[in-house]
Amino acid sequence: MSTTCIRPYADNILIGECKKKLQKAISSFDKLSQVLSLAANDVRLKILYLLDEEGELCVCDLADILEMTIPAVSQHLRKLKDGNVLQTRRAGQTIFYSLKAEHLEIIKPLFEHIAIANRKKQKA
Amino acid sequence: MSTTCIRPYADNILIGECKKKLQKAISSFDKLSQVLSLAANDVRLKILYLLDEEGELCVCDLADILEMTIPAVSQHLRKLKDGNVLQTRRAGQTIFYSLKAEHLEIIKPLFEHIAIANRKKQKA
DNA sequence: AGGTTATTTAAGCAATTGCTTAAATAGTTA
DNA sequence: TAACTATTTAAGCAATTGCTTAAATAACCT
Repeated sequence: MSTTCIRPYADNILIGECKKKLQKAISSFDKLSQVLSLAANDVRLKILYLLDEEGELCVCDLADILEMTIPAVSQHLRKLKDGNVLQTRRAGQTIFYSLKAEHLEIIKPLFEHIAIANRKKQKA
Repeated sequence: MSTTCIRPYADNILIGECKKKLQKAISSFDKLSQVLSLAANDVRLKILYLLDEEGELCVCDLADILEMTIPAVSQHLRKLKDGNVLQTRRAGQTIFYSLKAEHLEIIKPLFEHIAIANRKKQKA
């Protein structure tokens, strides 16, 4: 597919091995990039962080905290729920969102970066 | 901004504290979501993984491995370089890309998930 | 049942993404 | 200098994203 480069010394063995490595982990890449693309949004990252801190929150709370429209927040929550990152609990007419176990091993370590930065900030 | 919800018992103290927490870490969210949005793409995630494995690769190699057009790969590399995730080294007319230290503490742990999945696969 | 509240869903739209093809740079070699 | 190679850049376009507003669900209360 590379169209232009005609290197006489292209290391075909290396290229073959790299292809194999990718192939071997193909489902990991799928899963990772899917979860990361959910976390790779300022609003959603904040939502995840808040849920990690507080346990559970409803759309109303999040909309107030983030100073955003309820539908806007709701749509982010939907994506996170569809991606199996969040789960819901209904209590009367309010619906509480919380982190789901399924992808927690990917999500959790991200907050560590925030915690570290916070600690550094405290010192300074 | 929440427009509709008029909860009499909205926990304004909680909401205020959450706002503060976000404010405190605002630059962390910026940085994190920026780096994550670079990694949250199947192609770019593979590029990062390959560079972690191989040390450095040129556009040609990557295009061959990923079975993609050179300009397509080049544009991904540009984004990663602009985001300070990659650096370049010129050797004649070929340009080698490699991981840059700056955001490595965010990028590196991601590969651990792939390594773990690989190990599990091996066992099974 | 009828009104109120919490939330979701849908339609519309501007902005961004990621590819394609073609042209421009830049270094190498004869 | 001219031809060649490796790479980047640019223009164009379809697909996706994330918001807005308005309407639809769903549970509660009287």
